[in-house]
Amino acid sequence: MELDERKTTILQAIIKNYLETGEPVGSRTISKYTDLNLSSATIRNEMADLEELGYIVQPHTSAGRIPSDKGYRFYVDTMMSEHEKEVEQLKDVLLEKEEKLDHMLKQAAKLMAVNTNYATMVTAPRSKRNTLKFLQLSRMDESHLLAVIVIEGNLIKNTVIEVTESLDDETMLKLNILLNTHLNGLSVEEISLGTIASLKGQAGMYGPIIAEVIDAVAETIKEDEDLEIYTSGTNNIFKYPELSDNQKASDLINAFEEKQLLTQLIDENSEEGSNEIKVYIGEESPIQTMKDCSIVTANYEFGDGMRGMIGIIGPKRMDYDKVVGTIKTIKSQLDTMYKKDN
Amino acid sequence: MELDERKTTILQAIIKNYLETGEPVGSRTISKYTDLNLSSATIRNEMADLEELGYIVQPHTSAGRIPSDKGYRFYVDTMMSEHEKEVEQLKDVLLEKEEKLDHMLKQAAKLMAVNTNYATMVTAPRSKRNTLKFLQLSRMDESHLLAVIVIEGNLIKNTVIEVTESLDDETMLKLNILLNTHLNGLSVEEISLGTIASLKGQAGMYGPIIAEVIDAVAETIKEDEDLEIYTSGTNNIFKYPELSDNQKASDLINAFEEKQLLTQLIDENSEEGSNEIKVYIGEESPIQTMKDCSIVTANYEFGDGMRGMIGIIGPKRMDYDKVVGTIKTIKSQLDTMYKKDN
DNA sequence: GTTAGCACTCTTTTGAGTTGAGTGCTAACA
DNA sequence: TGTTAGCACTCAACTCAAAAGAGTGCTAAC
Repeated sequence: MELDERKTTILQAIIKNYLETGEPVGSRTISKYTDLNLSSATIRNEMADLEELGYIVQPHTSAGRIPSDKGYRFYVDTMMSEHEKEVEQLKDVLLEKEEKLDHMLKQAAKLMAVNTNYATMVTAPRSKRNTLKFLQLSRMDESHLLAVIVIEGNLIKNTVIEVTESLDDETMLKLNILLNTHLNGLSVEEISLGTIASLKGQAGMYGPIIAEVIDAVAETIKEDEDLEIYTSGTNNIFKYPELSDNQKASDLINAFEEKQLLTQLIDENSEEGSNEIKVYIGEESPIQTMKDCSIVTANYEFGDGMRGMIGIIGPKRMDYDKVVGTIKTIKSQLDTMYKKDN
Repeated sequence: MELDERKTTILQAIIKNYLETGEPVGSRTISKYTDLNLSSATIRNEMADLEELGYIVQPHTSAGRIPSDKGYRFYVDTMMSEHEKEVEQLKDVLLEKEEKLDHMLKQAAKLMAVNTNYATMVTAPRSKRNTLKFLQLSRMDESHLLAVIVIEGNLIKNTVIEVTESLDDETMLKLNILLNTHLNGLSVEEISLGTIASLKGQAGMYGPIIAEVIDAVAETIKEDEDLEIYTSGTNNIFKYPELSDNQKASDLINAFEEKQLLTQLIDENSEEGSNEIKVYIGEESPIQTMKDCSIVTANYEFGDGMRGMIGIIGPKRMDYDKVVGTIKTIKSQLDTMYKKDN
């Protein structure tokens, strides 16, 4: 038995209706809802077939049908993309203000949440290859030096270093030249103990300062590696009764707060098939606590091999069209952003 | 009628019991619970008095009593401070690692959440008087300058500025001297249009760069003013049935995510009576959506007139002793932190 | 192939009855 | 005068059965 056109229409109608109401859909509803002009009895026959095929399930014998994961999957794969229209509005909002990256990503997460009424996440872009691009040591006041560390991809960090005595301009210059000539372009793996020892030797009495700077560099690069994640719309979870019973809601909120859990999603997503939009339905989700949810994710590129992820998490009956549209828009905005931002 | 000693004891017993169980407390329970050796009937009489005095209320005629806001208030004001013991453990954890400020505050919020099982918040320290302490312009690569801006209190921001042509070392030096001599120590209000015009004039063809730098300075100072807030333990809300019905939980989670709402708390708290620990019970809360909660807050000093806030939000029947103890500990840790951190 | 109709199933709602915790009040006691 | 025992009363919470309602599967007829 295969899915003929009529079955497809009915399946589509069931899913659409269920997306709207969240209630199991009965045969009579479909009989009136579609323009097939079939009686509820006929629909019942078809629904029995669809159930046998695994596209829909019955929560209990005398209830209507709801889509199974397979049903959603079919819907997502074949029936989507209608209303990419209202998404247009999003485009400008993000561009409106050239914010700091930090703010921009927060903004992106929020924008998606407001637009879709689901929970959303955005990870900061990060690069596989973290090398030192630029390093500057300056005198801030008598007893403090400021080390500015720029990582490939323009991630910038500052560290304040305490010194016991003030350094003169010439020393500062020498230290800067020393550091830059030896360290530029190196990744944390490439900065060997040998390099460090040699640098310290050349710095003479300023060896301890050099050591501190190098520590800071290592820490900065490492820090970049443990990921920043921005989330928004967490409390949208409460809008969907099937997610808002206490245990589930608590688990979900927890996953969003303990952002660590979300990294499973990122790992899953960062490697292959990198440029497409992925849809995880129910049990397909890499995150166990989200098996009652659907997750839509995409990667964005930020130039220089930097990439981040955006994702929307909602109930299985989420509005896939809209979510995919939103993700697409935000993705393309972020994709083009770095060109004007670096 | 006044609160005599016996009434106080009974009130204390009622509150203690209610804190533990979360259920209304009956006269028989108290009769057995305390060592007063009074029958439940006597207790009932006293409880009727306490209710008349407004310290306890009855959810409905045939239920036990629960503390009113006034009752909690009395409890907090008079009966607290017993077990500051177990709090000791916290002290070391924070000191364990000298993290970046950012990480440290996150850590502080989390620590409090884990320790108390309530929701917590920590704001980044900020200063009333935001003046420019140090400004450095450096050449990052051919087409990009890096401006490092240090605000009084060692808040550091970086901005990348795009330039069409590479600048030579001498120009860089001149610009740096120009900027520092004219801007150092000024607040954003003090940098007048006159100052800016004069600077631009002196910079000649590099006027546009100066303008961009000044913009960045203004933005940095302003950005410092819209506050960063770290939260943790949000999902602890679900542990307290009286807060975890859908509407309340949703509102609370929302308040924590839309950190903006929390600023009401900060405004309330930043001005006067600055150095004490404040306890808001129920309706006393400055945040409307938290009127079913209690909030405990304190300010911490970060040197240079910088100050931030820490707070714990939980059900009205929170363990006030423990919460106040935890807040005290974290506060004192943060108070002493800046000395070794700047 | 489609439909009407009916018996059947199962959830949800409703309401009555029961239980149990707790109170207020009164009368008696010390 | 303060304390207590006892009793009638209240009310939320629980249980249980009945009724309602939504929806199905199946059969027979069109």
